[in-house]
Order: sequence, then C-alpha cells, then structure tokens
Amino acid sequence: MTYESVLLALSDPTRRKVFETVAAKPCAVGAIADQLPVSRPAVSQHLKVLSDAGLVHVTVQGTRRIYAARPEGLAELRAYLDRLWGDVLTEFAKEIEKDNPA
Amino acid sequence: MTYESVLLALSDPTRRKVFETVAAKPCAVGAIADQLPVSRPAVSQHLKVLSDAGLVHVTVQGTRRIYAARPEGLAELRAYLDRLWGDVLTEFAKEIEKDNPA
DNA sequence: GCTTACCGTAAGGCATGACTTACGAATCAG
DNA sequence: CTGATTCGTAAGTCATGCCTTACGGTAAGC
Repeated sequence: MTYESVLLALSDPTRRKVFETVAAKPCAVGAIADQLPVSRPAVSQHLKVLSDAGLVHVTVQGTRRIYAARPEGLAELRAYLDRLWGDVLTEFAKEIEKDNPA
Repeated sequence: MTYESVLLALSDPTRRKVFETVAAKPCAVGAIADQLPVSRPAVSQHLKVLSDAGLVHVTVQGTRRIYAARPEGLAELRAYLDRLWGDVLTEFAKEIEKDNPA
C-alpha cells in the first residue's frame, strides 16, 4: 500500500526472488517454491507480505492460486525514490557550486 | 554498493529518516540524533550501514563528521527498479491482451 | 464418496537486527 | 597540559523476522 511497506517487502532476498519470479510470469505457489531453496509455506508467507504491500494479486484457479505482479506497488516506490532523488541532486549541486565558486 | 544493500539500508524506518535528513542537508551525527528519538550511537550505526551501501559519504571537520547523501547509491536502486518495472509492465500488457483478444 | 493435489495458517525454533549504556580515541579551547 | 566536545566501537539486551513441521480446508479425479 505505502512505499514503506513496499521497501520492507523487497528488502528480503528470497522474498525479492519470489516477486521477480511472478514479475517474469504469473505463477502458482508450488511452482515458485520449486525454484527456490525454501519450503512452500515459506513462499506462502512471503506472498502474503507482498500482497499486503500491494505488489502482487491473486486469481483463484481451482485449487491453485496464480500470483501475478501488480504495477501499482512498484509505482509507489518509484515515486518515493524520485522525490528523494530530487533532494539529493539539489544538495549535490549546491556542494559542487560551493567548491567551484562563480 | 549493490542495489540489494541499498534496499536493505532503506528498509528500516529510522535509518531511512537518517538518510532523508542528510539528503535534505549535510549534517553532523549529533545534529541528526537530536531530531530523532534514538541515541547518538544508534545514528552512528545507521550511518555505517548507509555508508556501506554507498548512500552517504563523510567529510571530517575537526572533531565533527559531516555526512552527506551520495547520488550514486540511489541511482543503483533506481536502475534495478526500472528493470523490474519493465518486466512487470510487459506481463501486465500480456494479461490485458488475453482478456481483450484482438 | 474417497483419495489426491494444492494451499493457507498455527506453533515453535533460531538467527538477525536495532537499541541501549559504557568506554576509548581524536580534536579544539582555555 | 587539562578539560570539554564529538564521535566510533564493544558488549549486552530484547524484539522482530524467516524458516521449519504439522494441521485443516477446499477443489478436482476416479
């Protein structure tokens, strides 16, 4: 939902791998777990965190649940980074100007 | 250095606040701690993590150390996000096309 | 209906991480 | 040279997080 939850969700390596997997191609839980060195429940828990952060969404398909990436989640984080990027560049320019006075 | 360390560094709320503070204006350690509900050593430890991630750099000034934000650190993370953004949008487009066949 | 496949949740263990206080090093003021 | 300021690091505590196994619930196949 917020960029803070997105940041926290993507900070874990295996959870980030889970997201990258579904970002490349929508996938069922078991299929994701097969490609990772963790158990299926672990993947399920990671998917819950990603879902709460708004990074993925589910579509039920029989007993299987297909998870897919959601653009809005990443957009949230990108907006925050762009904001921060502006501040950093502004301060960086001031510093350069201080070293090279007109 | 890597986008992974940057992601991890910015995942903590107070550490993120520390970075936002120096991003707005270069600052000494004590001055940062005064604006936060944590002790000065805690800020020092956060600054070390931020420094290892390449997000800040130091300039010694007598006994004081002025920390400032470093654009390259954020650039690393932005590049990773843009890469991910491309994958997500591509998959998103496929999904739309599947629902609205030509 | 009964079995099988797929999945979420609960409970517990174990490592990691964030914070504190205490201490030591380095610099400036007097 | 002494005292004061500023800071980094060490040691220890305590919470949080990630993973595991165990269980229950739902849908498909025969």
